[in-house]
Amino acid sequence: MAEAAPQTEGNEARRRAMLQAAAELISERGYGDTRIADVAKRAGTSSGLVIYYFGTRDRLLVDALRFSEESYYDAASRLLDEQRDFRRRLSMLVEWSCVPELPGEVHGSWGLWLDLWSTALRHPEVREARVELDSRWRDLVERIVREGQESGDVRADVGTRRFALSFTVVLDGLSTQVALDDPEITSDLAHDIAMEYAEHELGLAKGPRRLKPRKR
Amino acid sequence: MAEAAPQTEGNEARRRAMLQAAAELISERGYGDTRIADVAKRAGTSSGLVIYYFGTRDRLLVDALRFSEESYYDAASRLLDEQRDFRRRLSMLVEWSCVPELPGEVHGSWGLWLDLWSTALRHPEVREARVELDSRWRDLVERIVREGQESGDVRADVGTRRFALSFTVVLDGLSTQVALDDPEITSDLAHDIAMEYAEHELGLAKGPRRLKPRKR
DNA sequence: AGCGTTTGACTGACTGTTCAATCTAACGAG
DNA sequence: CTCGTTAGATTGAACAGTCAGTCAAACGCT
Repeated sequence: MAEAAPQTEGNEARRRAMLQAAAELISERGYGDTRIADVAKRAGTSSGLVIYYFGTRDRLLVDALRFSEESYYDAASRLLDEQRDFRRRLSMLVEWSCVPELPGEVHGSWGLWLDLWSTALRHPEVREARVELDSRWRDLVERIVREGQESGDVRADVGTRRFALSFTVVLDGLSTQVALDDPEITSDLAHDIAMEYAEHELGLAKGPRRLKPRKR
Repeated sequence: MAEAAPQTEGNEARRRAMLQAAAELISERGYGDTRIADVAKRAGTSSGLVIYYFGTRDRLLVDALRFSEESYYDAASRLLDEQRDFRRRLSMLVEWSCVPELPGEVHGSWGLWLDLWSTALRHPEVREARVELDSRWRDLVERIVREGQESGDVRADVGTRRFALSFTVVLDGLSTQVALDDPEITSDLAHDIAMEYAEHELGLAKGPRRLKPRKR
């Protein structure tokens, strides 16, 4: 079997190109319908080389899922740091869940989540990666809330972890519906539901539903 | 191509057997990894006949998903009718979402939902079926709430549709985590989150978290 | 030369679908 | 009642396409 291999620096770029290509293809066609040859073509190499790098199709795809989600959190984390206003921060979290496309992130990471979930159901490797990724996502939310408490925006008696858990769950549910383009759960409604939930749970003063005017 | 075919009554039994087998296999192995030959073997027929009945693998699997979800709602609807107490009814809804296995339902319909979602992302047929199924599920929840208003358990000013939408979204998110066996979102926690949400939104008197003692 | 990297042709296994042949049961004419 | 006819149901094998993974040869650094 082809042993996973290279460590030089030029190779790292090629590796990333393959992961990027794989992530894109998974989100376009789904995990099961992503072929090695397609990944190779989009990354501008040969399928033999893809196997040379990753050893097996499953490992390639699993790594691609991880790569994509990681770049998502990195981008999210960076953008949050640029904004100190608590309400605005909260709105950002909601926005990302209910309207796709985060700058710097892999294109169309929406389908990726749903695919990640159904794949995790059967692949232990993916299951563990998902748990880890989700925990990191919750940490991020928790951190924001805790900083909200420090700045006095959030009631001090809120259990931050518990809130992070339930809030991310709500966001999961909403984003699923939005991703599946459900006719009843529009992007706007999803935003409202999430913000109302947070306002109630955190004891926030009720504010405008959206900071920027609705796109129409 | 093989045109979908038979109309006699004895055939209906065989048809159901194939759908049942397919649904089981999808939930075990996933949509993409379910082979016609396997479905045929489990249903006790030949793969040729499966194609004879459904014309194509995709149609078979799509029909199987629909079949499974329909039997789920039928069972749910029946069980709800046997129970008139509002709080108990609510608890049943939550229980079904956070702990699998509904009597009379296809085994392990959990994986099916996640697979349904990721498949719906790419297959228009499945997407429409999902929308329809979800709408039916929300109708069920809405009906329960409206009856709760009539019996005086639920505040009269609650928007029933809006609640049905947001509540089912919460249940979706919770059931996803439970299905994926997330270490932080235990079945008990999921139950608490859902009930608290409902209590607040519906203006219910706070009650015991669970009616039956926790399984340990 | 020597090494890691890269290629792309190739293989071997798998699987959806087709198809000709067989079986079953209902039916109607004699 | 019986037997040939027929239409639908069922089978099993063959077909044709697809793809993950292998391999021997070529490449291009150092």
